Amino acid sequence: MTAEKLEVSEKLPPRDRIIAAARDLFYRHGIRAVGVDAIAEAAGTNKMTLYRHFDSKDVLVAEYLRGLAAEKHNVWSALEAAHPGNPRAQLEAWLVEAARNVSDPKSRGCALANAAVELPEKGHPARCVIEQCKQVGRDELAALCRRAGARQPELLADQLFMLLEGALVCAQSTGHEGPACNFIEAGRAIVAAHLP
Amino acid sequence: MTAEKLEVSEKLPPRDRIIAAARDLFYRHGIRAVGVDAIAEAAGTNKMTLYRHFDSKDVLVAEYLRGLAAEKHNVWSALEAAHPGNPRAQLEAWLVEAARNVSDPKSRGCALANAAVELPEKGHPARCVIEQCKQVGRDELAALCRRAGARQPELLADQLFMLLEGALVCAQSTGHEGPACNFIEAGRAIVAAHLP
DNA sequence: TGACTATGGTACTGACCGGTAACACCTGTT
DNA sequence: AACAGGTGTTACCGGTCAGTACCATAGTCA
Repeated sequence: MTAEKLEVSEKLPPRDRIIAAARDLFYRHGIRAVGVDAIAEAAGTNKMTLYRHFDSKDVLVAEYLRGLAAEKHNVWSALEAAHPGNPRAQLEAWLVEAARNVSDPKSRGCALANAAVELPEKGHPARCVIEQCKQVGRDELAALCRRAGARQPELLADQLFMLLEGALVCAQSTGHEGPACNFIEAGRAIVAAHLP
Repeated sequence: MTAEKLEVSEKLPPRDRIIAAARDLFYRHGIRAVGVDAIAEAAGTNKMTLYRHFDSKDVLVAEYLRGLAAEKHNVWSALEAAHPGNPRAQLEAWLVEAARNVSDPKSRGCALANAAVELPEKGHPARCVIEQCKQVGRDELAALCRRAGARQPELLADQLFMLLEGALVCAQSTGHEGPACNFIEAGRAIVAAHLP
C-alpha cells in the first residue's frame, strides 16, 4: 500500500489529481481500505491540500462516485450516436459494451455497487449518488428496451440490469471464468425472448 | 456501534458465541467496519478469549464465511427432501426461496459476495472459502437444471446464478423496490424459456 | 487438597486513521 | 514593492485498530 507512485498527469490542478488518485485507489483496494494520506501521496500532493478541496473523506467518496456516475450517463448518448435510430442495434451494442466490462481482467465490478456494499450506513453522502445513478441507468435501459419494441420493456430492462450486476459481482467471487463468461450469451437469449 | 448488547444465547461456549456475534456484526455493518473488540463485547466475552480461539481477525472472517457456506450447502438436500424426485418443483422452490432472501428487508445481499467486494487482496484466507462456495453453488444449480430437463442446463444455471447475485446487489443499491422485486418473475421467464 | 485448564479483566503496545494548526513558498496582479 | 491566493511541509491531536502480557477467577479431575 505504501509508495503508490503518482501515475497521474502532473500538469492537472491538485483537485483533479486527487480525484484521479481516489478513483484508482478506491476502486482497486476498496474505499475503507484506502486512507486519505495514500490518496494525497498518489496524487502528488498532501493531506492539507486534499482537505482544502474536500470537507471530509466522505464527501471525497461522494465526489468520486459522482464523477463515475456522470461518465456512465454519457454511455446512452454514445449508443444513440453509434447507431442512430436503430434501438435494436443500440441494445446489442449495450450488451457488447457490458460484456467488455465484465470480462476485463482489471475489472473489479461496478464501483457504485461496491460502494453500496462497503457503506451500508443510511446517511452516508455517497448513498444518494449510488441510488440515483442506478435508478437513472435502469430507466434509460428500460426506455431503450421500449424503443426496441420489447413486449415487456420494464421486465426486460430489470432482467438485463440484474444480469449485468450479477455478472460483475460473480467475476469478483468466482473469477472471470465462472458464470460471468456466459454473460453475453445469456443476455442475447433474454433479449431474443422479449422481441417479437 | 458501541454497546451492541449481547443478543446471543448465554449458555453456548465462548467460541460459538463469538462466531454468532461475528455473523451478526460482519453482515450488518461490513467486515472492515467491525473491530474485534465489538465482536468480543457482543459475544459477552473479551478480546483475549477471542484470540485464544482464532489466530487473527482474518481467520475469524474465514471461519465466519465457512459457517455460512456450510449452511448454504444444506439447501440442496432440503430441496430434494421437500420435492423428492421432482426436479422441476425443486427448481421452482429454489426460485421461491431465493426471492424470499432478495425481498427480505433485513437482507443486505450475499455475505460471501459482499466479503469478496470488501477483501480484494489475493492471499486473504477468506477468498478460497468464497470461491469454493460459489463454485459449488453454481454446480449444484446446474445439476438441478440438468435433472429438470433443461436443454442447456449450464447456460440456464449461469443465467439464474447471475440473476440472483444481481438481484441481491440491486437490493443494496436501489433498494428493495427496484429491479430486485422483479426477480422471481424474471427467473420464471428464464426457466420457462429453457424447458421443453 | 492440589493441579490443570479455560475463561474473564485490565492494561498495554505500536501502528494507523481522519482531521487540524502553523508556517514557508511560489506565482501572478497591481 | 506590496499584496493575495493557492500550494507544500511538518508536526500534531484524539481516537481506534489488531494483537499481546499479565494476573485473577472458576470449574474439574485426581
